[in-house]
Amino acid sequence: MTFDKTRSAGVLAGELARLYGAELQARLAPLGLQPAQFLVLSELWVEDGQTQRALTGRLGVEQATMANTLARMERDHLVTRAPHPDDRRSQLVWLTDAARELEAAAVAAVVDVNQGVLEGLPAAERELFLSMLGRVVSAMRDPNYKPER
Amino acid sequence: MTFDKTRSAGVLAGELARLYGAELQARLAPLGLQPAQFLVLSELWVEDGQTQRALTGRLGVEQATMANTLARMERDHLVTRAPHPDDRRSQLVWLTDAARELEAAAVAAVVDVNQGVLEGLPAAERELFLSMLGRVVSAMRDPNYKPER
DNA sequence: TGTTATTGCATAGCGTGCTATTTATTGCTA
DNA sequence: TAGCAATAAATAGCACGCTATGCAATAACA
Repeated sequence: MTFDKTRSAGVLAGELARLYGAELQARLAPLGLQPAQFLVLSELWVEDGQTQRALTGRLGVEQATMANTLARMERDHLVTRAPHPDDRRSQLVWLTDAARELEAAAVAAVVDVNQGVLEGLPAAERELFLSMLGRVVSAMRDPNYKPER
Repeated sequence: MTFDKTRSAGVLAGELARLYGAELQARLAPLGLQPAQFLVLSELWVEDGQTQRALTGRLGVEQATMANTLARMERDHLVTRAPHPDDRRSQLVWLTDAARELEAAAVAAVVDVNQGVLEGLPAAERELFLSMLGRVVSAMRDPNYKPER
């Protein structure tokens, strides 16, 4: 029984995620954004004034992760949090003007980095690659996914 | 200009890496191993008594990352560090007996998890998927890789 | 209505990646 | 050989993922 990390989908995905993250960080840094902050913003640009709970669900991270990310975003003046009108447990997350103004530049940078990733493949294979990634991820997300013991 | 995270190779790779990591952690926990520790062990099982520098190079992480991982592994009695005979700056990392005994079970678990990942694809596509991941990663690692501005 | 369960969020603590800095040793070279 | 550069490793500090806990507010139910 051997283990070859160059033929491990998990290890390779981890590598890719690290390389992507580094590239993204480099491209977002001039805008004062971190990668995880961009993802939150990408939801708020679509709909502002969401609860932390909603953002947690949309991005598929744990509640504590989102709480920490939002705390950093508040620290960095990207969002503000205001009390929920109907539920005093909850708060609504609102974009600052600064964050609203970053949309075009940030999206352009991230789209660019993603195109860069696909340049490692011939154009004819790129759609298939995205489709495979998507299928593997949804299979693993599926509650029927058996952690094959 | 829009951003669709379900069609982003980087985001999808990150998702896959997270799901893989969670699965791996669950399967390695009974053995008392963390995912990153497994990767270090997988090098030491091939050749024991390596320098930290060598391990850093083989796994492609930064020196500080390896130093911290090795510190946790020493804490967990997986490795010991002994002075390098010819260079007092350096130390050699040796497996403990406990770590040596974990090889078969750990490799079996990790191979299993990796097979599980590929089960999200029809058998005929699995090789292609691994090949694509490998090509994308090596393209990004390539020093000629242009951070496409 | 009063008790209990659920929900929304914050906090603590950890693993693993990163950069930047510091310390010690080794090696080169003027 | 004295001094400077390069190398090995540790450490500090951060981002961002996780689990586990705790607290306050709301909802449900007996």
